Order: sequence, then C-alpha cells, then structure tokens
Amino acid sequence: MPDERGGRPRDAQLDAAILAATRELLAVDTYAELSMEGVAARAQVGKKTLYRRWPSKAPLVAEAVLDAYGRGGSFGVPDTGNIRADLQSWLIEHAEFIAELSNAALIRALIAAAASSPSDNNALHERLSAPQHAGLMTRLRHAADKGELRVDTDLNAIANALIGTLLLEVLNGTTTGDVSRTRYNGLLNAVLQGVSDTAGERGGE
Amino acid sequence: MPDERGGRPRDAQLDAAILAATRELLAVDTYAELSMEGVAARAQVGKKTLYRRWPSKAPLVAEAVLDAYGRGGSFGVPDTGNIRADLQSWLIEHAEFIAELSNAALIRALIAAAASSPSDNNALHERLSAPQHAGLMTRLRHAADKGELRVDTDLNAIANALIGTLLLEVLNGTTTGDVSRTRYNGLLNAVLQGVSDTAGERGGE
Amino acid sequence: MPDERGGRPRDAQLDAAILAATRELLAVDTYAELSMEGVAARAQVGKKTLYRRWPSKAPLVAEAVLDAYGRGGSFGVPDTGNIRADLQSWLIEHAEFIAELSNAALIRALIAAAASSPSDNNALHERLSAPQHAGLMTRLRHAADKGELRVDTDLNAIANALIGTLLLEVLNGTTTGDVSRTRYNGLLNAVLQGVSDTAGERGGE
Amino acid sequence: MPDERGGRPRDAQLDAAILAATRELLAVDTYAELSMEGVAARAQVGKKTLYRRWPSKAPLVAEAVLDAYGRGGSFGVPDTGNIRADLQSWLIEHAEFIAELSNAALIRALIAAAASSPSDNNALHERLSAPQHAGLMTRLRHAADKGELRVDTDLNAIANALIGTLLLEVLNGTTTGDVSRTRYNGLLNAVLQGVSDTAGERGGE
DNA sequence: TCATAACCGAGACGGTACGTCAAGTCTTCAA
DNA sequence: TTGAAGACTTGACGTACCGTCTCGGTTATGA
Repeated sequence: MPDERGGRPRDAQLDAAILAATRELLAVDTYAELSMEGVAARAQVGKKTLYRRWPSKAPLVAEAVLDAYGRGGSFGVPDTGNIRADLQSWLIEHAEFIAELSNAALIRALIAAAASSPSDNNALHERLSAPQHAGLMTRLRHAADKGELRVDTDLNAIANALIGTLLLEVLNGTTTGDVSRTRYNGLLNAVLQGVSDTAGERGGE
Repeated sequence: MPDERGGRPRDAQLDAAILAATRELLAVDTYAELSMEGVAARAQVGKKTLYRRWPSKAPLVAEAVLDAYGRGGSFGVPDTGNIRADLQSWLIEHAEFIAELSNAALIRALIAAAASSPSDNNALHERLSAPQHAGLMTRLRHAADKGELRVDTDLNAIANALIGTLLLEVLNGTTTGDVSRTRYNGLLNAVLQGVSDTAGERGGE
Repeated sequence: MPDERGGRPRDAQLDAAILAATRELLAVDTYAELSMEGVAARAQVGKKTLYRRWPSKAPLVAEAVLDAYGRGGSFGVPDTGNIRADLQSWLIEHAEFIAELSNAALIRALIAAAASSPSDNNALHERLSAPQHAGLMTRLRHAADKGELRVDTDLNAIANALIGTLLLEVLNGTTTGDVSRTRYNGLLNAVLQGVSDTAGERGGE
Repeated sequence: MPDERGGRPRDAQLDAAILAATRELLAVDTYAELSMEGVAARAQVGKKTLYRRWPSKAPLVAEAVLDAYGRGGSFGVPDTGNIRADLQSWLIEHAEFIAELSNAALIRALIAAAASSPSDNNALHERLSAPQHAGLMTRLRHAADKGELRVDTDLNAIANALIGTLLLEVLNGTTTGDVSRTRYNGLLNAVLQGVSDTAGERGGE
C-alpha cells in the first residue's frame, strides 16, 4: 500500500530543491530577512507546496541546516581508545564546520530559529543538541567504565562545557579561517587534568 | 553644553517607558512576535519616538534586556581569595537570573536579536559577552598570579567553558526553578581539578 | 483567452464593493479626509487589493464618481429637433443630479481629485468633460447643419459656457433643492438670442 | 489701540515670506503634495508661526494665491462705455493670467483647496468668486440701465457663463501660451447677439 | 530697569495614513 | 491530489505630516 488513495504523488525532488534554495538564501540574508515567499520564488515552487511540507519558517530552516550538517561527515564522536584525542577530533571537526563561512551563517540562522519560539526551541534541541550530547556522553561513559576518568566525574558537565564552548564560538563569530590542530588543547587540559595547582579537595554534596 | 541648540529636548522618561514596555511584551511574545508597533502602543508612544532612539528591533531588545540584566545586581566576578567559591558564586548568580522565568525569555530574545545580523551580533558581543569574559579573565588572572593555577593554564578556554555552559542552559531551557548551591560542582571539579584519572601528561604546542 | 495563464483570477465583485465603499465615505468625508485605509476597511478588503486596481486616491475617486454618474441615466444630449428644449433638458438633468446632496459631495470630490495632479486632471478631462463636450457639440452641429444657428457660430464657446455654468454652480454650492423648469431660461436666452439690444455688429477676425 | 496688551508684536514680514514660500512650492508640487512642514522649512519659520496665522493648509493656499492674483493688476471690470469691449478686456486679462504657467498651478491649487471642505469652499467663494461676480454684475447693470441690454436679460446667467467658461479652461488646462485678442469673440457673440438664426421667441417665466 | 507677555526657530511628541512587504489561505488551470 | 501562479485578508514595516508642546531666546510694553 504505497499511496494513500489516488491523486498525483508528491514530487520528492522538490524537497531537496526547496532546502537548497533556503540554504542559498541564508548565505546572503539573515534568518529574519529570509522569507517563505523568497524561498518559493528561488525554488520555482508555489507557496502552497512549501506549506504542505513545512508549517513555518523555523522548521524549514532547521531542516535545511541539519540537512547540510549531516551531509558533511558523521560528526559522531570517535572511539580510538584515547579519550583526549577523540574529544579533540570531535571539537576540531565541529570547529572546521563552523569556520566555513557559509556554515556559520547557517548555524546562526538555526539559533535564531530556535530562539523564535519555545516549541521550535525544543524541537531543535531534540534534533541537534541532544544527539551530540548523547554522542559525547556515550564516549565519556565508555572512558569512565574503562577507568580513565575519576569515578565521581560529572560527565554531563563536561559534555555541556564542550558543546557550550563551541556554541559560544559560533555566536561570537570567533572561529574563522583555518582551525589549528592545537586549538582546544587549553580546554582539554583544563577539563581533563584541571588547572588548579593545589592537590585539590573537590567540591562534594 | 548638553544640547545642540534649539528644539524641545528629548523626554528621558520615555526611554525607560519604552524599555519597560518591550520587556513586558517579551514576557508574553517571542522575539519574532514582538513588533515595534506593539511596543509603541504599549508604551503609549508614537512610532517615530521609538525609531528616533533605536534604529530597529534588535538593538531595542538588546538594550531592554541589558537594562534589566544590569539592574538586578552587579554580576561582577567576586574576589574573596577562593577562586573556586568565587566562580561558583558567579555561576549560581547567573543561573538564578536565568531561572527566573521572565528573564529566560529575555535572554532568548537577546540571542535571537544577536542572530539577526552580524553587525547586531558584534554589538551585542561587545556589550554582553565581552564584559563577562573580561570579568572572568581578571579574576582568573589574579588567581594565576597568586600561583593558584598552573602556569600553562589557558584562562581563555576556562572563561569560555563557563560562559558557554550557561549559554547552552539558556538555549536548552534547562535551568528552571531553584538553583542548587551545588549545581556547578561537577563543572568546577572538572575545570579546576580535572577528571582524568591518570597523572596526565598535558597537550602542548 | 481572457486569462494570462495561472493564478487565481481577480474577484470582479470586489471592484464594485470598493467603489461603493468609496462613495459611502465621500458622503461623510471630504476628498482630503478620505483615506485608502478607510476605504479598504469599509470594503473589507486588503490594502493591496486596492492598490492592485487603482494606483492612488485620485483615480479611485474618479472611477467611483463616474460609476455613479453613469448609472443614473444616460446624460446624453437629447435631439428632439428643438435645440433650445434639448439644451434645457440636458442642463436641468445635470442640475438635478448636482442638487442631490450626496452627488454634490461626489462631484466636489471629483474636482479635488482632478486638481490633485496635472496627469489626473487630464485623465479626468478625458473621461468626464470630454464626453459631455462631445455630446453637446454633436447636438449643436446638428442644429447648425439644419440652419437653426448662425453660420458663424462658435459652437465650442457655447458648449463651454453651458458646462462652465454647471461647473461653477457645483463649486459654489449654489444648486440645491428642487430645480425649477425655468432655471436656465436666462442662460439660454442669452446664448441663443443674445442680450444685446442693438442690432449688433459681431466681433470678427 | 494698536496692540492687545503687551508682548512682542508679530513680524509682518514673515507673512509675506510664508506666502511666497507657499507659492514657490506650488510651482513644483500639487496642492495635495504641499505640506505645512514644507512651507515652514522653505520660509525658515517655525511651524507654530504658521499655525498662529493660518489654521490649516486650505486658507493658507487661498491667501497665497489671492495675494498673487491681486498683485498683478486690479482685474476689475473696466467701464469704457462699450460693454462688449469691456467684457472682452476682462476675459482676456484673466486668460492671460491663467496662461502664465505658474499661475495655472496656483489656481488649480486654489480649486483643490476649495474642494477640501464645504466651509473652505464658502470662504473662497466669498473671497474669489463673489468679487468677480459682483464686478461683472455692476458693469452689466450699468449697461442695462443705459439700455444697451434687453430689459429681461438675466445678468446673473451671463456673469456665471463668463466666469464658468474661464473656470472650465483652468481645469481643462486649455489656456496656455499667448492669448489671442479675438479669443472670446465667439463667446461674446453668442451671449450678446445670440446664435439663434430665428427671430427668436424667448423663454419666459 | 525690570518683570510680563507674546513672539520666534527648532524640534520632540502622540497620532494617522502612507505605500510596501510578507504571512498563510484560497482559487484557478494543468498534469 | 499535486503543482505553479497569483489573488486574497491581515498586520507590520519604516516614513511623512498633522497639529500640539516645550525648549532657549528675543522684542516689545508698562510698572
């Protein structure tokens, strides 16, 4: 039972055309400047065709950006056995994605879309932030299980610190041009070895 | 000589009324839903009066939010001599501000405003992120100078990790309700003492 | 082939609704007070729909008035064989139209619209004054051809004198209430028989 | 008793400057395009100064135009004893005034001002049309008293026909360039000698 | 001489309307 | 039923003027 009753089937190619048009426009305009009308015109598509697929601008932009994000490699957290190297790979991979000028615009649009409304925010959190967080947690848990991390480690805090650092870089527009291999040494040194010079009693409950 | 000759001077009270109206509306609407027209109506002010002071929605929202942000305490980084306690105070102070439901909406609006355009982004970075970053750096540098931190510490990475963590919490809508005194123990443990169980050779240049 | 391919066709009923709304408002407001916004609201129509059809207030008002003017009878110059009676009929018919209070407002609006800009002026002249002038000229020429008028008569001058007299009455607001059957006796006496008591050598080249 | 209590007296020169500015702007803009703000700016005068003298645009324009109209000669109806020649002089004098390009614009503005509101209309009628009508009536009455016109002549109809003819020419934009000395021969022939070829029984009461 | 009072230029103020743009829906014809 | 085209209502955009007001400052009178 492929089709739900008769009628002309949807043209699957249009989805891609629309997402591409969205991305092309976001390379020039900001999220606020982007219009459904503009997307429809650029994709040579009726507005109805757009609204049949996406209820509003926010999810359209979200899908357009995530589509590009997913295409350029997996962005999964590697597991070579070396937790430091794996985290560094993941950080640099993201930094390089962000450094690509057009990608920075896309991510800024994505954040704007998320900030548009609480519901869109949640949807995006589910689709973008959550998977990355989960990926990091899996890798960190594996390291913890192998005894590479202190038993009382707050894995969640670490995942958030890494993601948050990248997020801040996007918003600040800090990351551009070539990404140095050593870029996140300082961050990883801090998170893994700590920066305190004292033997350090840790904060407990 | 404050005035540029002639003409009725601007009514300074209106600035406050407009910013207040903006905040009140942001408690109900998202950034995208907020309209200059609505702000003018709520503040009982002509649109021209708005545009005379702020060229567009983004800087208006920015000022409205920063105005509230600045009012509720200094948000400076304390310096009691105990770096861990000071950072924790700072984190919790911010977390409590964020946890206030209306403030979370304001900050989400602020981020949306920043994402509106690269120029607005820079302006906001200058006004919001930079001062906090500077405050943290000053405190961290003081600690480093006193020998509390390892000499090779990347202070910048730490400041970014802390700010980034807070930023992520805002966007995710994670922080709500009461903020536990121990909330950032995990993060501070990681950053200050490190989570690695090995003696830990650090990454260098 | 009426349509230019594709697209929802314009709703012809809206034209009438808009023109009616315009007329209703002109019964209350002057031309200057009439606003496109008000017309749109009264006609329950988007402003875009207005501007799609009429580029500005002047041609809209022109069409609204001419629409009413055309509806209430033909206003053609009759040709019963009696030139005096025919001109009188035509004059009285117009005077009665003008005397109608709401029509006077419409015509005053029309004149204001004409005075708005030279181009609107020309357009209106083409649509309103010219046909009437032509109608009178045809009737006068017929009379001249039948030998009822002196051969050297300046038909144009007579047509203008009649139209001009009506025009002046509108602007002065003179004509109100019932129009006497003998109202234009004096004018027609003058134009047709002349008022000079002397045998009268006429002015030539 | 020149002044009503103390205070700085009004600067009489400003009246002239404002009227001149109004006229200069009307040479470029239409009545609708003319703005009080523009007049104030052009005359280097505060808006309050304008409103102190004229309550709105219509009377300001009226005065500006009448000011120019009065300056260029008296426009009174001459009385040389030859009624035909006198009327012709008067018609041509007006036609020449109208033919002046800038004056045509002024008069069109005046008509627009009159059409603005019934009250402005009456005021203008009082100031512009009435004096001319009175002048013509006086001259015609004199001719009638001398027995130059038939006793049953409707002087009013003639005055209106002449004024109406000029009015129509202004609105139609007919009169431009040089005005021929013989321009109104046809009109005067008709009105004075009549155009009817028959001996002509006249219409009575 | 010195207050009083109206005048003046400048320009901010609350409004209303402008003409444009986009949102999301609806209606046509064609595939 | 899908699609492209485009008309439709709604509502916000940013601008221009409206007529009023509030400044600092000027210019006359009359106490």
